[in-house]
Amino acid sequence: MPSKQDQYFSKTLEKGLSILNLFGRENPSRSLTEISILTGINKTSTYRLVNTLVQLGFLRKSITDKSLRLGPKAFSMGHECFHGFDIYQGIKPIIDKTFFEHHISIDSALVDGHKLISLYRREMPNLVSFHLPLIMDELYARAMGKIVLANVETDELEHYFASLAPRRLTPQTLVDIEEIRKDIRNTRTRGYSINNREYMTGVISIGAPMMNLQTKSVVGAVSLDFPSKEYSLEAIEKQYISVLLTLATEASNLVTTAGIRQ
Amino acid sequence: MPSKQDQYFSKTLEKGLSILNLFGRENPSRSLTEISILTGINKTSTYRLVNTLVQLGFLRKSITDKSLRLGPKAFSMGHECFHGFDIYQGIKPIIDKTFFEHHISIDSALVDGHKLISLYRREMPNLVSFHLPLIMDELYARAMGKIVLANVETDELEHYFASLAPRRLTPQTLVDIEEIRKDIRNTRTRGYSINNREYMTGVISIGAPMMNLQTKSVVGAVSLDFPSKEYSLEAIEKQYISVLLTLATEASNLVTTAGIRQ
DNA sequence: CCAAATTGTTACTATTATAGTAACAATGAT
DNA sequence: ATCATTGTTACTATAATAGTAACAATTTGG
Repeated sequence: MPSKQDQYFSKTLEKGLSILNLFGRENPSRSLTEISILTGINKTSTYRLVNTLVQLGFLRKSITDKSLRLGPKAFSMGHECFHGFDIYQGIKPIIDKTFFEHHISIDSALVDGHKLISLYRREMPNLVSFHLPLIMDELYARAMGKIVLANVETDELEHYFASLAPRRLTPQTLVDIEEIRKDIRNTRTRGYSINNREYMTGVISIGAPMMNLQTKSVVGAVSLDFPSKEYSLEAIEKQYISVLLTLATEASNLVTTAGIRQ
Repeated sequence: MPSKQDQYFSKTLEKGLSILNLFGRENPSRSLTEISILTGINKTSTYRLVNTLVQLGFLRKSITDKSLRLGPKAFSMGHECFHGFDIYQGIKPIIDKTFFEHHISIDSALVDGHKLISLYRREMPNLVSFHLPLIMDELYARAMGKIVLANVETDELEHYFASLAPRRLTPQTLVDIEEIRKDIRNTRTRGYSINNREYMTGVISIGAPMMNLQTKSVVGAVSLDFPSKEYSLEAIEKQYISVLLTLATEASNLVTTAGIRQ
């Protein structure tokens, strides 16, 4: 947790970016007061920052109702930030290779606080194509989330459980905190995680961590996803654990070299 | 050109974003002094802003050589800014429809200064699949670029020519400034642009503008791309101009409603 | 259609954050 | 080992921002 109070931290920039961060696929349009309330920035400052973003082309303002939307600059910067992210570029060939070799659906994500940011994904046509959100909250219900939780520090994990309110996403989802704790413990000793239709009906996944091997910390995860109609968990564990672990090792090397830290 | 000197403009935010903008696919890594020089911000301020971006996760700093790269936060914000851009979401169905109706390759882009930002693209398998850059410089050699140039203000066009150094991309590329000027004039009277294998060997394109019909300004362009082996320019002009112009009209309506301005 | 409520914009300072200089530390090159 | 370069910290004048409050423009509800 970095101290953000020092002299060499720009609060203005932080506020400006927090405003830009309010926009996305789910929230394409917002009003000034809405932004002011959500960010906790007073109205005049919000006005100044929004005005700046509008002038720079990151936002645009409707002439009729003054509502704000993303501008062309945000679009191009967004594209650059996405495709210029070296981990994304690095994981692509690794996942593609495994995908073409084994013909299985593969997913990858990076840790960001108590969330996972979806990195790169390849899907087989046999899998129910589920439109995954970019940022995933339900760590407890997903293979990638579980293996991350199994590898974080104890107090970090407690901190996670403290604010956890599990939702039942499928009949198999674990919603009892004690059950989740037990599953995380098992996951830790097992070395890989199992999601047996707990996130989506009909999908079984196994996950392994992307570790920074220098700092010995989890920075993300990879998972293999299977349709439960075609694969049993036993068959998956028999056949694909080595594939998963090899993939995780390659991914770990990548993030270690790149110096991604929690 | 908005006055950026007023009280309701945050210079700090502008600087911070200009730093983030220095990173992308072409420039994944930069040093502090490099950033300071490129942005024209003095070293201490650069340090403060970079430090802020690092603490927020938009950049990350190599422990060994202190070089800076995009961080996970930039990646996720990038994704949101890209997919949350309503013009992108809006142009998709328009282009898809034309694509499925006529079975031709279609491209679209937005103007950003003297560059085009690639918006959305559909490609037929018969076209040499060329990996287009997101941001296109060579306006003079592409159908979308030409039609944009043909529609900008005179002094804006002069400003463009002033800093133009055309590169010969194919044997057909126009590299003589006077020839390019003439072509732009012809394009203006014609109403659509023609790129006859000037950007890529074997590809003929025609382009039409995306106009903000309220402000009467170009905000982007659409193009249809054909393999020259299968289509002659004459055949294209006979058969596809109406398709192109219909598409351009729909796209213009979209950006006008959305209020995209130059 | 008007009054009330909400939302956006501007004016005006006190305060504080930032710019800039300069010195210093750390790293890399010769 | 010395010099050059790059990154970091200290310090303060100045300029930029936060915040209050008033006002204007919309929107909403009766």
